[in-house]
Amino acid sequence: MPELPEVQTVVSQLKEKIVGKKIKTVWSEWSKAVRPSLVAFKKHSIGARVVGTRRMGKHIIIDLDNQYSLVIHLKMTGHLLVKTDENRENTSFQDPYNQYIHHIITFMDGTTLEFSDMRKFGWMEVIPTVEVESLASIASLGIDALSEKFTLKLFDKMLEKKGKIKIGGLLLNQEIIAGIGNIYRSETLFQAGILPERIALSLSKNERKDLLSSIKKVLKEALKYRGMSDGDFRDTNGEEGLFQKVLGVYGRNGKPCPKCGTILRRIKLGQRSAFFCPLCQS
DNA sequence: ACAATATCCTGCGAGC
DNA sequence: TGCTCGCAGGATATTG
Repeated sequence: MPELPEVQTVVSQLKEKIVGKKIKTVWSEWSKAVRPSLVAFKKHSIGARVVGTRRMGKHIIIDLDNQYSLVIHLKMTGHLLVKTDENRENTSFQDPYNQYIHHIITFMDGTTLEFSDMRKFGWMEVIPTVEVESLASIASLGIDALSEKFTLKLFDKMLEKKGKIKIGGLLLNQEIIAGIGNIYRSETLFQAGILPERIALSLSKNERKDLLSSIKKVLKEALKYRGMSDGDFRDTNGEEGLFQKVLGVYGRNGKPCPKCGTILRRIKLGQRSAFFCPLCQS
């Protein structure tokens, strides 16, 4: 499930691999996920050159030299593979999770950007670059979890305004903090020693401070590992991230806490699972 | 106005 | 063996 570290990994790799390349063709077998339509997508992207890549929340933005941008959301099982004449036969691309290719953008030099997405929740959209920030799902984004402007003061302000809900729910809300998903909400709360069911407003000054620094720390650490690939995520080389090797609690219910050995537990928060240590977190 | 739930998808593992 | 069922989840739409 691509969250901030996974999406940032993809954006950084794309910057290295496709900037400067000119789009030759666009193919899709699942045009439902292509916005506003496959025809419009082709019209505004074919012939244009990639000038940059960036991340907004969990969105990937690929800026073109024709005043248009491609906006891609990987949702849960989406990932982008960049295949060149040199690496096309690499075994990593043979991974079963890399076989759900629904869209392919081909560049003039033969390089392909392939969008694999088992569950088909992901989408891609072409939009004038000046309108990217007004795209509904981007316009509504809260502060980026790794933004330098995300300070304790701002965190306090958020909690005052939106803090009536459980902290586990608040962390998932992209309109409040952008970039955290189900994995990192459990991990950051574990790092900070806070139970996911705590009402956000009830967090003490110290807990707020601990949670904020845990968010930054865990996300940056995950980024070093190219994200986490418990199931489906793959980077643009088709390779797994490695963060699951250092995970604390996510997906480990019934197993011992890495800090104290207590059996980790799982609860439903909304529709989603949240994992925690009943002893380390309070 | 806010918060909780249903929806989109597919593959996988559990249970019968 | 082969079926059904529940589960996984990001963000939007809908309901409460």
